[in-house]
Amino acid sequence: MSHVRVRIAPSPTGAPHVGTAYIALFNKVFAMQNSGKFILRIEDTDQTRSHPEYEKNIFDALKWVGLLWDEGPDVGGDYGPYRQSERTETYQQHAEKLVQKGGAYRCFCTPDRLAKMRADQMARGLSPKYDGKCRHISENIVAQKVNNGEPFTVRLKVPRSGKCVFEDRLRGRITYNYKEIDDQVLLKSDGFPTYHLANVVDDHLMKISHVIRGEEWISSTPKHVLLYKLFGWEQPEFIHMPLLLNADGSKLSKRRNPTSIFYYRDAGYLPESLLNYLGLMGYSRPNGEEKFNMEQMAEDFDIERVSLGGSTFDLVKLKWLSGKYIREDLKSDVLQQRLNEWRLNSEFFTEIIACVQERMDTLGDFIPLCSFLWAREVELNPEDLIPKKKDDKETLQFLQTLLFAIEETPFWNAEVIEEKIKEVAEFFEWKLRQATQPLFVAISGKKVAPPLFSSMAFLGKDLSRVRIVSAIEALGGVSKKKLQKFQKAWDQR
RNA sequence: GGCCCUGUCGUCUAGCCAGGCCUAGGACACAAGGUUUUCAACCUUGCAACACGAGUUCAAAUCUCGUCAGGGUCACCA
Repeated sequence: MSHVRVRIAPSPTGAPHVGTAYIALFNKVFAMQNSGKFILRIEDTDQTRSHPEYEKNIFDALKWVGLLWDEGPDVGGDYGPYRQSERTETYQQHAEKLVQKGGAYRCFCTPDRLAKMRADQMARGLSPKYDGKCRHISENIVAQKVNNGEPFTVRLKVPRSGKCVFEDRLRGRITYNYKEIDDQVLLKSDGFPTYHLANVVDDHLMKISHVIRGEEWISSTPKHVLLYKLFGWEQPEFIHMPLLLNADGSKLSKRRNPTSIFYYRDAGYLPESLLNYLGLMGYSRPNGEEKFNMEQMAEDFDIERVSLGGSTFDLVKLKWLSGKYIREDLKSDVLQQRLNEWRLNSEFFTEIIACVQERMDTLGDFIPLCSFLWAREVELNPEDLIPKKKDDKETLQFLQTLLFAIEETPFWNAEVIEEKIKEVAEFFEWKLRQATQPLFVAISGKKVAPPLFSSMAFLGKDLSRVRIVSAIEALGGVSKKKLQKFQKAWDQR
């Protein structure tokens, strides 16, 4: 195998996901085993959702679990830039090339028309698909429209018949009929590429040899294969990993599970145990060992041993593994050091002490007052969550809406938290006091605690989110239908 | 709904490709016992699965087909 080059390509649009670390791990181990290179590429082509803060989070999260990359936006490499927003010209040139070759075409349809078309198709029981209106516009008209400054997208011209066949290393031959595949937008009207174009162009330019990614990409692989063909490029080997699942069997989601890597860091799981656990998902070492690090995994790694059913992400087993590492691998002085590095240090105490001081009578009050800040989880009494003159249903919606609100910003500090809570309180026409009560209890498990905003800031966004989710569960949880209803209400504020 | 992927204990998995060694092995969880000043840890034991139905074969968890079930995906998101 010559020059194995693999990559992970996360998009900086939210909290760094454990699924990213999972896929990164298998890529990394595959590279290690083949003395190849492991590349980090930032897919920030969605200008509305991407944020530099989230990019930094990806770096920090991957470093924390110990997944280091050979090439990337921060460390450089021979195939940069590694940030897609810095490569727009490349994509535009390639899109143009494709148009000239007849493999793609400019589309002038407005989002409005597309939405109507889709709604119409749905109403008639058809699956939504671009109708090909702009597929055959004459060159003159296209030139005219472009000259007039009409916004356009570039769409992939998918053959109307024939089959697309590709090999997946783990699943064998997969076949799709071209007629089932939509004329995907490759270049958006803002000039940025969609995933499909950017991904194929970059993988080729960066000489990626193996595409190891999640199973959810299988259905868009035909589009990628078509692109390789149209460009006349050799395609990489495709390896689709099984998905990480919620307990109900659906794709791992933050509504049902803590999915942010930072949650695991802040809740005090050992990074080596998280990485090890991820290695257990869909994989087993030939010797059956369950406790191993990346180097050991790479020693006898065999991609063919990956099992194909999705794996339920089981916090209970992860907790056991973390405990195993703490007990077996850390001498007490090292453990003390690890606790220090975590959040049991004077820097953090300094932040907190001023907040707690007013509530202390004796020094012995300090730890009991703020122990929740160093706890993986807190116990709470569901009744304490409900403010006076409100009921459980209102509280439920309030907490859920707050969850939506905090997702709207990539930042997390006392000011932002206060702002968001006030925003939601106003929306519900609740007094601030009523709004903070359920949060106090959700966050601390108690009615008496240091100031809420600082506490939440200190806890971190991910731990705070999970505690609010737990509080919602304690109140009976929210159905998918209700969730959508709540989201809609909030969005229309 | 169309298309695609998948289907071994509650959960993660071994075994499947090269059918017999499988009255299906390990781990988590759970239960019982042991050890221990308590708890945890640790040790021992137990509980528990080849989705279903046909076919091929002397023999099928393993090969073939069908059924069912679950998931993924159908955006100017990745």
